[in-house]
Amino acid sequence: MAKATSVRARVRAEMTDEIKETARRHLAEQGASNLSLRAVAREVGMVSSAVYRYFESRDALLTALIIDAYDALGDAAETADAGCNPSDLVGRFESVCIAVRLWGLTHPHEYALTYGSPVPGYAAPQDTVGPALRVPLVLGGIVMAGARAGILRAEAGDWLEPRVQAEMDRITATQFPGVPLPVMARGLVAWTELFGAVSFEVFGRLTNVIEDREAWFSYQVRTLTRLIGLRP
Amino acid sequence: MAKATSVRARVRAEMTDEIKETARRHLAEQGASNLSLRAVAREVGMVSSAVYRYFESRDALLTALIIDAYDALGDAAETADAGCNPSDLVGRFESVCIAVRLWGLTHPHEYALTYGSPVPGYAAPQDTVGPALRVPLVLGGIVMAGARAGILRAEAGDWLEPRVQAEMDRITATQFPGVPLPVMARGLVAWTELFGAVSFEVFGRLTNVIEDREAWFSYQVRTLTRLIGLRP
DNA sequence: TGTACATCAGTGAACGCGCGTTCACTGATGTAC
DNA sequence: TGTACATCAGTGAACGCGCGTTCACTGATGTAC
Repeated sequence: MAKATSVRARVRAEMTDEIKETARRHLAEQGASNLSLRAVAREVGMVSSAVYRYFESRDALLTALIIDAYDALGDAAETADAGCNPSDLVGRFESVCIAVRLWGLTHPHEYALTYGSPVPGYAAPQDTVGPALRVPLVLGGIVMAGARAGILRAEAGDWLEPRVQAEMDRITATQFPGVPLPVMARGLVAWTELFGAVSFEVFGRLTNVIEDREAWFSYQVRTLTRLIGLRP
Repeated sequence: MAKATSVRARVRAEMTDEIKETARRHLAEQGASNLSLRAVAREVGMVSSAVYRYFESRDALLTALIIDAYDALGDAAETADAGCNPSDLVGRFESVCIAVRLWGLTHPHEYALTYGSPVPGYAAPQDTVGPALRVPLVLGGIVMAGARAGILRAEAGDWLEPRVQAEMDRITATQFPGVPLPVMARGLVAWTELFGAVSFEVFGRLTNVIEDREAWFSYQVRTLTRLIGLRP
């Protein structure tokens, strides 16, 4: 019976979630490369071998956590973007930046999983590619809207080296059609700075440097909106 | 006899170096949190307990590696800076950026130790603070020189929120006297972008995004020199 | 509706492994007189 | 210069621990007729 099957399926999904949630908590204490399947099993209240009914191996569990992290961050960014007036480009850009930072600060270990140093001996499978693209796509969407509205355009002093121009050409053609190449380049620099800033803060690089992190972050975001050309 | 003592001391120093070098190699394969004292000892050809004659604990060895990494990166930056005509500020800034990137690419795991996600369960002791400051001091030195030469100054549209202004005031007062506050702020953004860019490249974030990394990096550096105000 | 069978979650023991750290020790190298 | 003593590097065994993964198994839940 379909209903009966789905009961079992639902229990299974719940159990899978519980394992992942416990693993996420362990991540915070042990770090990714020390994530222990046995310890997770112990806390969930199973014998270690039972976890293999849900995840093929320790690496499979880690992969699931990484994908979830990308998706959670992607959700945060998309939600922030969607909550704005679509034509308020500065507001959208700022909201997304703030959402990324907030998510990073509240989920530092999951953030490390996605934007930190790679887990040694672990090769990210293809499944992570899509989720990893969500934040860049949100940011790129804003830039694309700006280009369409005629706000973001190439400017007088703009010049791109041919090799860089070729790169931007490829990127805009496949992902962000209609964005002028110099605008695309500036957008990518902003993307780099944004994650540089969040990483600095989440990973503790600002200790003894900046005290008022929030004010400093919003200064940076303002600088980025200017750099891109969203603000005079 | 002084000479005799120094023979023992020299052997000791060599042995210490050999342990560190082996540990560095292991870092590349296992990552920091899986660095194994026993494995290092095995490869050096000692029994594991012998390592304790050289390092008090596994964490002490890790700390030594972190300090060495900061110092190596600091050396690279300082050497690059010193090789330039002191009045060629753009040249100095570019050289330092290139040196940082090159060191990161050739020492990815040591770079991760310093600018990657923190090693879980490991608290960096005070000894790392000084070495960690070397690169920022080099970059700040260039900005300071630009300010002294009157090239880098506050501009018409510059405005800093009071809280950010207070932060910049504290930083310039203690480390970079004479640098106008908006210039300091732009310098810190450039610092953030620089390490964001190097981290993206070293940690594999540019896979499927940018192919010609070198050209892209030099575009970014050019953008940063403009952002700071070193270039029209 | 009842029954025989298949699927599936979870058990518990085991394999074979590696880890950091402590400790009493040996034997070589350096030091003081 | 020679000798007694102190320092030091390195040994080897042990403690107590944790790990990922496999495997034959039990018993409950779902499926097909």
